Amino acid sequence: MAKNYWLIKSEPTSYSIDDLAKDKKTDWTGIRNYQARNYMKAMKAGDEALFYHSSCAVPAVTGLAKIIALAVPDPTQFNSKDYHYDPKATKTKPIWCSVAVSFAKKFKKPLSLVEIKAVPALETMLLAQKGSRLSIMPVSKQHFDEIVKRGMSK
DNA sequence: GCCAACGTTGGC
DNA sequence: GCCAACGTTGGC
Repeated sequence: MAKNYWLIKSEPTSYSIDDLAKDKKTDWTGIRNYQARNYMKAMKAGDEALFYHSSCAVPAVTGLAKIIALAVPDPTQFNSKDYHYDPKATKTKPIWCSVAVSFAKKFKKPLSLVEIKAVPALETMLLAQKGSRLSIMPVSKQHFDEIVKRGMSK
């Protein structure tokens, strides 16, 4: 199967690209949106993802991550103390899942949403659409390559 | 802090 | 199954 490309959003105040660079890898937990979950289930080890900072001064793609493990039940759904606790989820019937991702690259220059929207080749990206709120979304190889090229050049 | 664009919930 | 009310996301 061919490699797939994704975009994963995170608020830098809770988990930034620098946190991932320091940790080397992390479990992507706390996703509570069915569409995002379904995309996560479609992820395969080896897939690559754009790491996007949202809800901050300059929303931007700031680096790259790699999917290193398939979706497993998200442990935070069972923990009543956790912010992401879901009382409807049970161990035998989990609702939410998480994947493990590893740090790949930090961009030399973050590519901001404003810049992305200004590039004709990128304007069809889901991210650039009005009202696009998905925290995990698929990205075409063409768009992925274009963003990496821009992010890794000065 | 505002608000558009969704998604979710629950009454009927 | 409809839809109004409410909650959340996230850019600005």
